[in-house]
Amino acid sequence: MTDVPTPTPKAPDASRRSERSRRAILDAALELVGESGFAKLTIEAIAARAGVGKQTIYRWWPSKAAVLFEACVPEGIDPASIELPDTGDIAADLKTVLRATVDDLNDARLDAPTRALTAETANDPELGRALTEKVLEPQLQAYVRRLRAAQEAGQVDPDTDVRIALELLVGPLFHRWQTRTLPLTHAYADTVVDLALRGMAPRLP
Amino acid sequence: MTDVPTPTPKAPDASRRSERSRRAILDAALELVGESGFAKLTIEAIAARAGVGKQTIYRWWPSKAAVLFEACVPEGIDPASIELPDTGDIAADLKTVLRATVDDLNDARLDAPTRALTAETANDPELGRALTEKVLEPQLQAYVRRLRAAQEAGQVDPDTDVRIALELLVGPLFHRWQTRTLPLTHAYADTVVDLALRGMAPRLP
DNA sequence: TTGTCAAGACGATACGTCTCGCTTCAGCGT
DNA sequence: ACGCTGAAGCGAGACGTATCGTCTTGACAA
Repeated sequence: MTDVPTPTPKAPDASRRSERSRRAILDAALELVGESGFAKLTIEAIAARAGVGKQTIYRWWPSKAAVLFEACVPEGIDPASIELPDTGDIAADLKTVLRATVDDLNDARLDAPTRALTAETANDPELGRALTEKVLEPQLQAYVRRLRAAQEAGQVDPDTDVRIALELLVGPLFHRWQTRTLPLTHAYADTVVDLALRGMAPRLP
Repeated sequence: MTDVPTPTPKAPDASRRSERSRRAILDAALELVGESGFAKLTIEAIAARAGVGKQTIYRWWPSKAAVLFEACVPEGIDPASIELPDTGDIAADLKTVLRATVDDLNDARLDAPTRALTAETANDPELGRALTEKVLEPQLQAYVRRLRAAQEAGQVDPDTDVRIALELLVGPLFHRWQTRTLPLTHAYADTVVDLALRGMAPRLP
């Protein structure tokens, strides 16, 4: 037996792929999900809007969620390049970041696709893993690094598990966004930071 | 014009409704979502499994999500009856409750329908509101009452916004469950309680 | 008599696959 | 250098299947 270069039966030649079609598909998907929501987002509609054959979509993406994922997440981002600000004041830095997160979550243009992708992870664990690995976890690791720095600066109790502490910060924001129970505001972000930071404050001697 | 009792064009006579069919439909929906997931859950499959005409489902429910919702949430629960334990030790009580929540979220039987309903709220805001109002908010209000009692007992800083403090408790659990980043354990619940409770501890002087 | 019920026919979509020519591009011989 | 040629992606859309939500029928119960 020879070591054929095609372990999988299907192996489209990526070098001959049309970048023009790829972009048209991604743009069409984003447009449609913004206009009519994820429910009205169909492969056929994307193909029609993009001026593209359906097969071109099925050839390169396993699902419409995967299309939307690629449309939302630019490929060339270096996970290690994500860095939280470090002015030396952990409270101020966290408020800056969480306020920006609040603004993103309130951005109408990002809302529909983000909600759609999040929802799809319930039915599509593979998508969930990709989303976590490529988007979520790199950001959480940036929190871990920033909190470690704060620990070394004596602003955070060295015994606290920063991986859990970070979830005290992002968990509440995510919860409000997901459940739409109460509005997401800068004031809310500030209060969350204050409460969480008091929880991991250095112990008194 | 007469004040007809039917503001909506469609007004099925609820008094003549078949309870037998209703139960069969709800049971079938729960069975199917457990067996094959929400993706394979179709109105036709529910009707077939329940031995019921499709029209009987369409007559009484607006969507399959509404069917699943009613199947999961028994009607006759009094929101005010939900009460957190109060042994006088707020830390112990919260750990008891959050550990139970962890167990619920890890329960395979509840996992599929709960994830499906949560996901559907992205496309169906009406369902989201119903879920929040009937299930989520009553539980959150129980947290509010328990935390208020802790404030009066001097175990929690009286200036803390307990509505936000509660989100420091449930937000992280919900976040881990939703993103599947790390396992949901009792130890995790305990650490979250400890951190959050330190954040709202009474000021020293 | 009236309205729900089970059963299923019906047209409308969207699915995912397949088949058409058309275009592009790498490899090759001349 | 030049052009032939086969392979692969491309736009377009036909095809059969599945599910949708509506509609019709006859049985049955209040």
